[in-house]
Amino acid sequence: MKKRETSRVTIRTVAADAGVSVATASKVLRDAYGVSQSAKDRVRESMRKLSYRPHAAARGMRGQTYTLGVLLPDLHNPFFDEIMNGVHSFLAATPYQALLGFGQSQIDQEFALVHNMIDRQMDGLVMVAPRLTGQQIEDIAGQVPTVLIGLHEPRAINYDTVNNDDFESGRLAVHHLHEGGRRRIVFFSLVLPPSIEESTIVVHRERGYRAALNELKLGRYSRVVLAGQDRGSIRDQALKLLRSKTRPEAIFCWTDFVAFEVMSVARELGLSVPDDVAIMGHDNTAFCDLNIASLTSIDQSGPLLGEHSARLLIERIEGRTKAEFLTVVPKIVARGSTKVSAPETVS
Amino acid sequence: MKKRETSRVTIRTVAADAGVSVATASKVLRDAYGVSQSAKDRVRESMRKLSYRPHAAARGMRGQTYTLGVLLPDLHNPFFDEIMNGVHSFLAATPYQALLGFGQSQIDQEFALVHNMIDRQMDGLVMVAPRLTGQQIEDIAGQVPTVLIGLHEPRAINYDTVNNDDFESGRLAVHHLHEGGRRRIVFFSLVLPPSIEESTIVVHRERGYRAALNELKLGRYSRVVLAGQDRGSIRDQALKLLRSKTRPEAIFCWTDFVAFEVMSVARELGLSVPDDVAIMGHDNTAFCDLNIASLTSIDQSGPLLGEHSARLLIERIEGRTKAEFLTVVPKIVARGSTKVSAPETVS
DNA sequence: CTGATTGTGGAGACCGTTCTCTATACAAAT
DNA sequence: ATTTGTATAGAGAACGGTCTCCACAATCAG
Repeated sequence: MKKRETSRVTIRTVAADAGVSVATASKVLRDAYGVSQSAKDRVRESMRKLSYRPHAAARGMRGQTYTLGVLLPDLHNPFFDEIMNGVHSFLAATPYQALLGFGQSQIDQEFALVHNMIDRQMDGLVMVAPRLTGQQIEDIAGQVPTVLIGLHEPRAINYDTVNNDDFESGRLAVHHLHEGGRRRIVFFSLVLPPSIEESTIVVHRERGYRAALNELKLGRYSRVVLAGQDRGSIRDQALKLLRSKTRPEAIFCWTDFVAFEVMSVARELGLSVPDDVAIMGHDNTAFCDLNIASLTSIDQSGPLLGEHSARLLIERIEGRTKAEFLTVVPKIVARGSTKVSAPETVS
Repeated sequence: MKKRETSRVTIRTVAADAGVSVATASKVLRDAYGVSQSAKDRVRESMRKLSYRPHAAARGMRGQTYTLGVLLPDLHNPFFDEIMNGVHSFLAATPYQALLGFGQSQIDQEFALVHNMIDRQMDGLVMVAPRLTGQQIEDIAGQVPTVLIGLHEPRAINYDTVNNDDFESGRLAVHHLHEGGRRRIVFFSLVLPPSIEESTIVVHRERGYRAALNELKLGRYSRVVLAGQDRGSIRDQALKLLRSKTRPEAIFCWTDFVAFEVMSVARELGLSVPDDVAIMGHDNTAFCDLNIASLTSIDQSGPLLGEHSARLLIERIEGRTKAEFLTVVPKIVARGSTKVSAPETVS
């Protein structure tokens, strides 16, 4: 390792300059109790003058690091951008900073990453749609304050969850499509390891989907298609589905980027969207609104999810132990991809 | 802060268990010189048995943290996903881990974030297309090993750069469009603070664009449009451009997501892409290949940029001081958005 | 006037590592 | 037998903070 030392400004330098003890300087730094206003002012002034920056690793040895870890599955679903905007905007008013890691949707990578965050003494963790099992998460939450986004675990005891009402999302989608006169509505879902299936957002959406079909006495039409996250597998399933004899009238995709792929496959097959097949996504990410896509989607307010989770995490770091489970309400944003053609005027 | 101590397994625990000194255990941990094979084996075994995890903050007090910081402008340009894939794949074979931060394309936020990374004793920094000035970057690079992606600073002395040949990108775009018979080709660029303009990728692309037009004796057609990163400003400029009397025959956008927006505006105006106006992007991100977009783009191989930067950074951490400047070669990926219609057969 | 309380400040142990330096054991060279 | 060299092991001082405790002065209650 290269040498680049120029005698760091430490808390001792500051204390000496302000004419107080190291302990007092530390108190000022942490906004702790037991310092007079005048001492506080002097120390603050010295810190500014010397452009002192606290050494995070040293703080981490005894106290907090004021760093939060955020675990994201990947960087290509634009919905995570929205969640992070919420997280950042909440943290702006706090002394905490977020650092992110990507688990590539793989259990082992997520596990390694989370443990690295713990090793780095992060004060708390936000995990977005992790693949880890409930047990693994409980273990982690036992070591560090934890909040989950996008995993339904209403029996969690050591961590909080923040979720969209995914059951309702499923219902909304079916009702919206049915209002347009469609009945053969497919749910295009995601394959997941069985270990976590029960808690995932997609399974909840599927339940809402099925429930709504039953409400409408359309249960016999229910059909769920499974694909991975990779383009190849999405395309394969979409092709199979759209070429089948019982081609659906509508496809509700678990997330927007899948919907875009399905829409593309439909076009390749010469089908018209929405006339031959209506398509819906979920998350209402930025691309939906583009004219070239015009994708009907369900908005689950990513920024809100982000803000809530940041808030809950900090509450937990500051001592709350009772688990909280927050839910936000989804709403339909209708666009061209599910529009009903104007009734043909017979001339 | 909540209490959740269960007497951590420290290097002392390990040393005691293996029957060696703390110093020896530390040597084993760092793969340092001066330990016999048998001692090494015993310590390793104890670490495994006790599932010991080194305390990163404590390591950071004296040695390395084996953590690298990556500064990204934002989370919504999918190109960054590709860069990070490269970074991750290179780091997988090393003891280093990457943590990310987002600067929201704002100088002050980037500055704060970078300093937080330094405070957290990150061993090195990768900055992707930062807004910081050359001077600020030199300062940072003086404190911590640094590699830049997407900023052309061939006179840097304290840091390395990894870049696409953006001049060549500009040339490629113009030549591709001209081969399709287009002459009024606009470059749709990004407004930037003047402080860094000189070094940015967009300015280099613009130079290539101008050079190619001159090579083709089309210099008089050169026209550059500037917009921000937000949808509103992109739409405004696109509308103005596409409604103008001298509507261009082709628009080369500095990055793909801008091209999608421009394409959408064109469609809204009832224009056909590519017949009325051809559109090109840059970065060849995943969406380009979708049928609904079919966007011609320029591939600059994000994973390669990521791998190179990770490699250079580690070399630097391990002692290299001479700056290196790497360049990758861009290539056109032609799709529907710039296709030339088949010559009409006169019947 | 005395004892209790409150507000302020500082001494010094401690956190879990790394790293320098010294000590020891043994082999090889003289 | 003595010296020199080499490989291994460990002692102990950092690193830059936090935090517990204690001391002291000023104020308050009785």
